[in-house]
Amino acid sequence: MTLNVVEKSSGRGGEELWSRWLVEEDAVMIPPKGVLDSQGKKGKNRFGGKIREEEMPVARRETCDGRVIAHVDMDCFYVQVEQRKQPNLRGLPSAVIQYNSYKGGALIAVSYEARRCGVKRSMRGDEAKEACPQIQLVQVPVARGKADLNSYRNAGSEVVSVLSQKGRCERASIDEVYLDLTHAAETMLMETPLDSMQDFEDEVLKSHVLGLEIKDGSDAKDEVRKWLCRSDASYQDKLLACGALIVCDLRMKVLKETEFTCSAGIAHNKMLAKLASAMNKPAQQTVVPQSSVEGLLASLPIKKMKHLGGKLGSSLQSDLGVNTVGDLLQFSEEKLQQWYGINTGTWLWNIARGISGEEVEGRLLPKSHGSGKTFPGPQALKTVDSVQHWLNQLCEELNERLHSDLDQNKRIAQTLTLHARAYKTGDSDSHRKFPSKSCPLRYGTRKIQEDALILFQAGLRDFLGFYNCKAHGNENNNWGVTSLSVSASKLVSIPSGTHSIVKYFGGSFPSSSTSNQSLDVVIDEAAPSSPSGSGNCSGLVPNEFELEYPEDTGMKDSKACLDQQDPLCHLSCKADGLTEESSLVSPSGSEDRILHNEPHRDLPATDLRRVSNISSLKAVGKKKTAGKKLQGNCSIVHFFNNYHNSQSSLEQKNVKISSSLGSHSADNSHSTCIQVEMPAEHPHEEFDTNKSRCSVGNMPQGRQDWSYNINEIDPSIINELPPEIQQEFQIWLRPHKRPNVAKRGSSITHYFSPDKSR
DNA sequence: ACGGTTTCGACT
DNA sequence: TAGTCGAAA
Repeated sequence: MTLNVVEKSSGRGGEELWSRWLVEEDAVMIPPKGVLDSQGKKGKNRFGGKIREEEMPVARRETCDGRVIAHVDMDCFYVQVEQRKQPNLRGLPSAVIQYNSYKGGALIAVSYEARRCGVKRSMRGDEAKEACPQIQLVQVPVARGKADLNSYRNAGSEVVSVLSQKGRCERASIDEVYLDLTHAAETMLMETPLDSMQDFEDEVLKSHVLGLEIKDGSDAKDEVRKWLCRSDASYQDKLLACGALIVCDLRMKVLKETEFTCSAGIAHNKMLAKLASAMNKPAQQTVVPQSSVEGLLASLPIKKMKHLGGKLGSSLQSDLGVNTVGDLLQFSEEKLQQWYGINTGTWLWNIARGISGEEVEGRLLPKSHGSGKTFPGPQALKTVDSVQHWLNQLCEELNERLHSDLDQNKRIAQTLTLHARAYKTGDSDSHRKFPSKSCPLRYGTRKIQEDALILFQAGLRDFLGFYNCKAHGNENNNWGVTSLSVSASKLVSIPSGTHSIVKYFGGSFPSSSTSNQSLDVVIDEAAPSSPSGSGNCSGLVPNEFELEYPEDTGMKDSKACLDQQDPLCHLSCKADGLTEESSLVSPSGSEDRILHNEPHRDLPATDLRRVSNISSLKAVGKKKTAGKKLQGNCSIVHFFNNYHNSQSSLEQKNVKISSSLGSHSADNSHSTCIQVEMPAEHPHEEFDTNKSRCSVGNMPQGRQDWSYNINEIDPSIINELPPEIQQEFQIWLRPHKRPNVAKRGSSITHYFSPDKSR
């Protein structure tokens, strides 16, 4: 049995044009056996990092289990999204490009028709035209001067919502998901044994079954039919056959509901499923019976394996002469460990045998949001003003996405991170990387923008080094920024019972797109002044502190930080902020210091005064509440109406509101209605009701309930909220503080012991 | 001048 | 633990 997968997939493994910037000459140089470093124990992990062996748990090998895993991969997804928008493009050679200024723009997705006439990812628009004059080039949507991928994200969500109906579903990227169909397949097998099945959907019969020989003259569909209902098949094969039926069904459903085609792989683990989904495209599916695994891997180029497309794969080739996955079989596990460390060594040993215990995570939503742009070559940004301009654009987009996430998924992000790339001319250490910086994320466009700029300036200072940071002003001729990005991470679901928090963050859940404005307004009311320029490190100082700054320092001042402040102002201040913040939520200890107004060594005098002002948190909360408009809208009824109306949330894991409260009358819709004020006097009542309603038993997977989430909420986020909401959070926090919830398994457990990790 | 994202492991 | 970096997709 010779599998021609190698030829088929050798063109290019993945589907989209996410090109890899692999730096071959930097390939990791691994000490050969016996030439370990002085400590005699260092190797590289599978991602090229160093490992500390004494900390590594012993990896456990999984034999092939009976799981049924599918990988679903959208076909040239961006092209399909554009074709759905413009159906006249269907069937034509086409591609999606962005920025047509330089050599006709970069191709980011290519239709299969265009691929047939030689158009490849990595081409520019001009080359594509050359290779295929009839090609239709569609521009990626642009917003705020940068590519806007929202239509693709949304389309991806549509697909996920279809695919997540038959089993555990993991959104692996914008256009790929993994499914664990084990249960569905077992059920199907029990209820409708395949050997009793006569009429298979025509589409299923188009499946490719690796290792299934199609003799000359015989009909492939016939062979597939026979394979599917073969009564002497192993139980595992029968499960895979059921998996094939289910996946086919799902793919047809995706097509019907979204008009998108996709390809899929069905196998016993993620690694094989992913491999298989790329083998027959577009719009086809491939099954990998266990019996075909050895043959498949024997001839599979090592670089085709997930995680081996980069430096590690190169190192395998150059150091061990391993060109196919099968070539790895000749090395003992120990040998591989000597070269690459315990983790990676064992991992390699396993994949050579088609073994991978990686779980399908039940996760339908992304873990972070980012917005970025590159400024290649002559476009490099040379002034702080231009950086600020672009940062503002990026932050606007980020804010918008954060807002939709809050709207649709009830999540808030806790960390803002800025990444940049820059070059420096002249200086010796001009290779230094621009450091990334992060800080607690404050909601509101302006705040995000201000904080991002501060982070940039902190990074720039580090990047330039302290001598150079002087004497530049806005103009400079020694640095240029070639890429900027801002991202928001540490997304947590907000507790379903903290309705006023929901109101605080947007107050308009039923409508999603129009509420940005109100969000900013509300938040600006709550914290009108920006502390950023005063060395205060916005986002790091509790709300109460900020409220006492009457002047709006604004962006100009924060820019000044670069010139005038202690280079470490931001970071040292950050530490202070965190100290204060954690003291606010800690039941005792450091809180006492504040209560007794003990001098704080690092805060300037003005801040000391504020520290004393906060000495009674509860009282402050009450006082502030008095002047706020927010208050009248804080209503359980209101919240649940809204919440109930917006239950389209994709995340299955989220708490569902049970009918008992969710069914409150749905008459009143918006802010004009005066609702029952949140009973701050009886906060525990609310807490208790929620607790009973949102018990773990309501969770499909029984582990992510709100109390878990609330423990993950960064205290500094809470300090950003208006006092009455802070109060609510405190109430929620206390009874829920519980010692660290069981930690997730270590990486190795995660990869190799599916049975242990959950 | 192979863009824009996202995730993950390791180091510190 | 959190922030930062780099690999990989």
